[in-house]
Amino acid sequence: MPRATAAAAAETARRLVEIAADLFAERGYAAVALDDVAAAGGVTRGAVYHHYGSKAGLFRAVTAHLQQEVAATLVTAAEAADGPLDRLRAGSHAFLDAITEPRTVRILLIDAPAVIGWQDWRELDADSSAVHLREALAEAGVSPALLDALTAQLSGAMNEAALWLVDRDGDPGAREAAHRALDVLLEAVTREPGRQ
Amino acid sequence: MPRATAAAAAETARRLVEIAADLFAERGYAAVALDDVAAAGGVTRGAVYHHYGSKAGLFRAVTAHLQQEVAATLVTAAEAADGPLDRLRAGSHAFLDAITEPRTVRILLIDAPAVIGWQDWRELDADSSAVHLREALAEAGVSPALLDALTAQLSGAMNEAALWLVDRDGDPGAREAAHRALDVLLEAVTREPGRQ
DNA sequence: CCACTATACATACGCTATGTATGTCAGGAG
DNA sequence: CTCCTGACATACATAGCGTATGTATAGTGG
Repeated sequence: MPRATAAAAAETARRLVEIAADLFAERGYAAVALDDVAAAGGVTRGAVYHHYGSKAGLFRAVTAHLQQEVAATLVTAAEAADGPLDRLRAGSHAFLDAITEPRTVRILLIDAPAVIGWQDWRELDADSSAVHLREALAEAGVSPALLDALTAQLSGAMNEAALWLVDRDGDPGAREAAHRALDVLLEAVTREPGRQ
Repeated sequence: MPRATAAAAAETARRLVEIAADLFAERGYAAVALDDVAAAGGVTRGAVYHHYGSKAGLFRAVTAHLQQEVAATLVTAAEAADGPLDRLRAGSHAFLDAITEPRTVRILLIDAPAVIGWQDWRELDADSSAVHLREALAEAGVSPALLDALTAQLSGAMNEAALWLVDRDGDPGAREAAHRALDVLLEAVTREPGRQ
């Protein structure tokens, strides 16, 4: 059945991303064949290549989609808090909770840097999540000289916390510990020597 | 030329790991064909499969090799310092410097989690580098409840710092900033509420 | 309303690279 | 000296990506 309406085409593209996200999360990027994605979507690989150009292109679309979901959650939580320090804390904890889904973690934190390259991944992350962390740190008074370095390191700490948590598979004690440990690191920021 | 002496065979295995490390670091895991590794080593793929069983097996050997190198540097530096806090700091900074080689970073921090799986990677890291961080944190007085979580998060912070640094490609100002930011986070540990 | 073009796929094909099965030759234990 | 096993080489099967090509319809200009 060739050529559907424009809306149907957009729906096909959207559906493929959704299906691909599930498969990539379950089996990992390398173990997923585009045939699987296409078949699950009721189309052939031709459709996938038409919409996304390559396997990596499809994965990139999945990555961007998930990043946006996480970022949206983060922003909502941060907006609810008031005061720079509280926004930093609320945003960080919300990020940790939002990204701690096995599906998201596997794709965003494990496969993405290898598949689309660390630099590109960093850029996507910087545009969606890390900007907010950077901004919150700046408003919390972190000195400009350390702003980028601290943003990167805290981002890395939270990402690793998410992986650590998923590995402990929903153990509530672990989640509690992760959040308290994160608080310890965030507390440090408020004591940074050069802060203003 | 079939069948060399046992020593020659061990040398072949060692050489393949060395060559593979270079190629994986340059092009990334996916873009390296075993034919390239074998050819550069003066053997055929048969030799690679004989010694390492699979492409992932070879990569795993490379990973373990590099981990050990980093760990050795780390331990040497930590032993030179005295006092728990100083050992923590010395070890952490040494780790950051040791792992900040483009070759090491690409393999250990970007490809390894995706190729050999995060759990296996974590285990390798825990056995080589993270143990020492955990031990140093414990001696620095971190409460047992937060020990594992803080180890993971600080480890993640340092890994991301390394990626961030390599991306800035040897900019001395960036290196300085990374180390100072790391000090800020390490300082936090000494103020952890439950510490003893 | 009608030709026409670009879109949204499907189909067919080539190529690369992994893994495996099989062959081969020499070192070393007995 | 013999035999077996280790250290490879060679040959083959197969999966999966990408690309080239085909095709029918949805939109669009006249």
